[in-house]
Amino acid sequence: MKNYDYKQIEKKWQDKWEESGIFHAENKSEKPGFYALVEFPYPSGQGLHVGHPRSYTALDIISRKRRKQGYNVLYPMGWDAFGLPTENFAIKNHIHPEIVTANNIARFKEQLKSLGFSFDWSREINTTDPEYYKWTQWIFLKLLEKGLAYKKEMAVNWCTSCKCVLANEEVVGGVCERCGSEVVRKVKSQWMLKITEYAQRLIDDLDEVDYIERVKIQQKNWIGRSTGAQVNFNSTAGDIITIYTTRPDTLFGATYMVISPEHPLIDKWADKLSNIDDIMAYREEACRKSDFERAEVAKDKTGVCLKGVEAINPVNGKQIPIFVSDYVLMSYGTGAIMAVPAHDTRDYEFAKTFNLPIIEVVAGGDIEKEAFTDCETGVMVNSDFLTGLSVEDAKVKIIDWLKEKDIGFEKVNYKLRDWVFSRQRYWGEPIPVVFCEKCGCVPIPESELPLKLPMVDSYEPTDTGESPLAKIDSFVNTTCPCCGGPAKRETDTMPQWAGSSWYFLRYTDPNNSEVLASKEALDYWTPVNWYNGGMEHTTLHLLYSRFWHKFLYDIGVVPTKEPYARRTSHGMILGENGEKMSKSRGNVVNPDDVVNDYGADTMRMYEMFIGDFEKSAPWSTNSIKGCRRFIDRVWGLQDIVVDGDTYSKALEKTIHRTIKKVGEDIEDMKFNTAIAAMMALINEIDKVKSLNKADFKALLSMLNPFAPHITEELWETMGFEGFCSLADFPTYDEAMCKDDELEIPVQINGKLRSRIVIPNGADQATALDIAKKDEKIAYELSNGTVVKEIYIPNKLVNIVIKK
RNA sequence: GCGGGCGUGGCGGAAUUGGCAGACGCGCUAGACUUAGGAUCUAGUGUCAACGACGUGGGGGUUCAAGUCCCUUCGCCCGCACCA
Repeated sequence: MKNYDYKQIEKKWQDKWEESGIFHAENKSEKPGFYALVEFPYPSGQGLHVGHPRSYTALDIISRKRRKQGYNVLYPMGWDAFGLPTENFAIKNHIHPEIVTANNIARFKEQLKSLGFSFDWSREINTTDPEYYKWTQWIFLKLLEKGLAYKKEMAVNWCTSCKCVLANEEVVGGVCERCGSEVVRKVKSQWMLKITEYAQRLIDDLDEVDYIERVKIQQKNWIGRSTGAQVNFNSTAGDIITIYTTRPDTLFGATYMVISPEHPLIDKWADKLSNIDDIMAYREEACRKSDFERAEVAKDKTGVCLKGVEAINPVNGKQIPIFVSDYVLMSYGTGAIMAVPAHDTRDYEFAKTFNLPIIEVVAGGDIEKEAFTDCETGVMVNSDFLTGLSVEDAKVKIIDWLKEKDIGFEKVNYKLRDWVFSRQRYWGEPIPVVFCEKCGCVPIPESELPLKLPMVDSYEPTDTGESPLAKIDSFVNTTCPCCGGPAKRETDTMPQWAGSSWYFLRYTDPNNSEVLASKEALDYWTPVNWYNGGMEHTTLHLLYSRFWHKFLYDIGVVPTKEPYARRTSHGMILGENGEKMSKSRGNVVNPDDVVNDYGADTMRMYEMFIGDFEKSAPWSTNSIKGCRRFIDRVWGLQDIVVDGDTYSKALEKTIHRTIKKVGEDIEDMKFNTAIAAMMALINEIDKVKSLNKADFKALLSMLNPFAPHITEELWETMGFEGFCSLADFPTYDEAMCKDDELEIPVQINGKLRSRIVIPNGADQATALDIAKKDEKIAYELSNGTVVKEIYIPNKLVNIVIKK
């Protein structure tokens, strides 16, 4: 036996796979297609994280198994390469982001290749490649054409020190993530995408896809659908105030009203309000606060009562005061609420603070102590024609009443907001529109795509918060495609989420220059059969890409409503100390070191053996050794192999059972128990000390998806034909998975007293007969009378006796 | 506060979904081979007052039978955060 020289072996097979192109997917094939997808990485300067291979190995195992089962498999890889870290690195080190990106990609690619993934590298894509982002821009133009992209003045996070717009994720604890300075709100004109238009379909179509439940739940919560009513309140000023409520049944309990500080009626009523200065001061204070601060001071309710205008409750004509308070948001509902302190916790707190009346309209709680918000058990009181009804019935009746009087109607609201699509940054896709003095905002013609990022030396953020592109005159100044007159280009770029919202479509036809992917390719490959990724992308990437896909479906570009048929999620790999891996904690494990010290096969085995795939798990250097020992033992088996075309008698049952277990566990992503089963098989082989070629062949083939290099090498050594990677996944015979005889426990009164051997499938009479002949059981039975006899076929016998 | 999840040996984790708790691996103990062992092999390894009893965060319940179902309670992790 040669030494197990994993470095030489792994390099050898990686080269062979590349030369032979056996992992290339065919766009036309007699075989059924299978499209496996993992989230493509952001090629950061740190290189690959040990977390990346967890997901990649899992779907590599599934892809490799599918190939062995006769599928034409597409398992692609690419680079989500636009983004801030690269840009910041470029600024700091005076290297162009394009070069930084190219370097990072080269490193990532080398690392991924060293792990032996069966990616189809011929379909590699890169979101920063103009031939790729041409189509990202094209999709934007289509969204614009259909009215789903629009510009809006809105408040953004502004770092006073960096003089730069920050994404919400970059604001930590109310201050700038990078410099720690104060972050304020600043109103800027931003591109928005109308994802809200798709809110209902994004909920409904979850029924059609196979996503793990927590992903569905998280998406639904994020979209946040609620059913209620929109109601018009008259005011003493004569203006209508429109409110949204999920509890129209409590209308009789509305004792005051609250509008958001930004509400336009305040400006309209300025003359009528005697305390307008106080109100304006309150508004200014609220505007100055970041979202974070507004949420932070949630405990203490603040506000100002409007002096001079009151609202009129439509159900009883009572005049009620109007307050302005920052707990009402302009961005949700109508920016105004009716306050029912008896039945809403926030209103209750506010009413207590400002000493406002609290009227109970749903009986069942104790409103002296707290708001009663239960909708299930309460009965309506103090509510005229609603009194006596259940909450549910009252809702129906009041909505009918509102409709009849033409002052309100049933209304559905969503928490989901439109997607802020502008970034004032250099390293992103330029938004392909120009602004003409005559024609206004004009999209550039499709024939001019891609609109390339200009190559420049300086891309530092500007003092004004405009995109770095704004400083580049040669880029900004252009002519209007409409009238030919002078025009200025949009200088904002797209967010990183843009390129990743449709990348899976491009893999099906990555070099197409006519369309984003051909109809044939999309028909054959989409939807993605199996998509695995992180939970952290559930509400951003996953939702955004579903939205884009639905839009592309609507305009006839893609053939399916949903992009991904199945979505699974992996847990995080933590540092050895159980904390999240990070440089500052000093617990980062470099995958290169692991591959170097133990080999790619061991690394892959360990990442799959580490624990439940869906849960997070701490890294353990000691446990890696266990996987390496397993690999070494597999290597050692070549010495004891003897000829034999069928499974050896001593092992055949274990082999059938292991094939079954491994195959099923892969489908359920229970990789840890699949590996445990193969370890158990090896323990068995060691025990019987014999192995023939057929046994070994089956073991190698089922182990191949996990540890592809060593299995290819042994496959060749043993003289088996072709690539192990393409050899059939072994099949099992259900009948051979069963034993002729089984040992089952016998309990007396639920306590284990003995074990007996019964024929497989024995009936109750047989099993009990054997049990009663057992010495220990016979002794127990002699001490009492039998009350009940239970036999679970092939599982256990339990005899209940009375002493 | 709301939503989701978790709690099993010294550690990572198994348990056919109500049927022998602790598979598999790590670690540990003893032995073998060794100049050597952080290599390899063999045996052992939940706890205890040990032919038995106890044991899946705590308490209660349903059942012939509970890690698994129900009630209650404690603790931890993740996401969202005044969404009317």
